[in-house]
Amino acid sequence: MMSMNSKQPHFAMHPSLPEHKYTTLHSSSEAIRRACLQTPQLQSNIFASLDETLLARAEALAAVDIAVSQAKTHPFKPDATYHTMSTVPCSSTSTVPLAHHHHHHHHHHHQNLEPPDIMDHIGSPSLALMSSAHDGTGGGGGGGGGGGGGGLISTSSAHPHSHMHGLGHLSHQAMSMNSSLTHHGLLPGHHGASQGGPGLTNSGLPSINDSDTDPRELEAFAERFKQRRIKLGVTQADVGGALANLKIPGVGSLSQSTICRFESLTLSHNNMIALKPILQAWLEEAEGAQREKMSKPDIFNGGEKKRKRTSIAAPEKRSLEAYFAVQPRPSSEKIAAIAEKLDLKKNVVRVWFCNQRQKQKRLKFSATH
DNA sequence: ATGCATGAGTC
DNA sequence: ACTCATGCATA
Repeated sequence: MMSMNSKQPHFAMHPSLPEHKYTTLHSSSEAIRRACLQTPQLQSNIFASLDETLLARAEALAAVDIAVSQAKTHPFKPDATYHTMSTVPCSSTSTVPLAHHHHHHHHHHHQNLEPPDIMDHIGSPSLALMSSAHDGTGGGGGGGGGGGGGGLISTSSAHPHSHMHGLGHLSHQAMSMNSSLTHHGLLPGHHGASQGGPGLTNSGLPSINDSDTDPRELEAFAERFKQRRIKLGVTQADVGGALANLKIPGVGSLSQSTICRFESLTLSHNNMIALKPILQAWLEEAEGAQREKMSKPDIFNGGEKKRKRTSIAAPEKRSLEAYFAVQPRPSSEKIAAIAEKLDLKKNVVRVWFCNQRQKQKRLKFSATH
């Protein structure tokens, strides 16, 4: 059995990505990232000895790209502030449908090794020695100067966002990442996978058998789900909203994003497992309803949503990627320093790193398959 | 389809 | 302050 990666671009509605210009660097940094991923041990080593080398290289790559991109465009500030909307009629209360079982999962907070000065070098073009003289423009996105604030911190949630999610927070990190092991080094033909966490020996909830945790099963289901959903003529957003109509205890609505991520398997393994039964229930319900009549009470939202999304400019993003390559978990101080160099808000940088880490963890089944 | 963000629950 | 599940806004 090989890995069947059947991804059908059903929704190919992306006009033209303006980021195409930076594609070059993208691949480079991604390569670095992957390398780090596959060899976590190596990371420690490079810190101990040649962190500077790697950083220099990463930065050099970034520098090259920056030179190119900056020559073209870069008129604005990378920092877009935002306001928060007004009232959001969030109607959904929930309690987790899938039990949070708790085990003694000892975490591994063991990375407090901070390389002396990551950013120290990054800010300066001291790495021009690597290639020819390509520094010039920008050396590191750190060019921008100004403004910002840098000071304001975060702790405060300036966003009165009453955001109750429809679905309770499923299993949370209760099962931590033992899931990755579940399908990591196991035999290709071995499904059952002993589930340490995701298996959830649910104390009260139904379903969830070993087979449900099988990545292949999930992948197959996601595929079927999408297919049948389309057949029903329902959009991802519709599904999300309709979920609330199922009246499943603790299950409210979900967003288009989540449905999309489920279908494209870009959720964590645990998340996939948690959502599967719910979506499966909806699918059956929807098909049954259509068969007889199709009188689906639509869920409408008349709403007011007005939140601005921060957009980190390409140069800054590249620098962040360079930092991430050497130290995916910078200390608070490091983050603050990076934020200042890039003229971004500390919180923005912190969140960026968090999201980056999450991305890495997302199991794209294609990777483990 | 994805990037940036919030928040609950933990450590 | 981090992880994880999710979401709004947007390319």
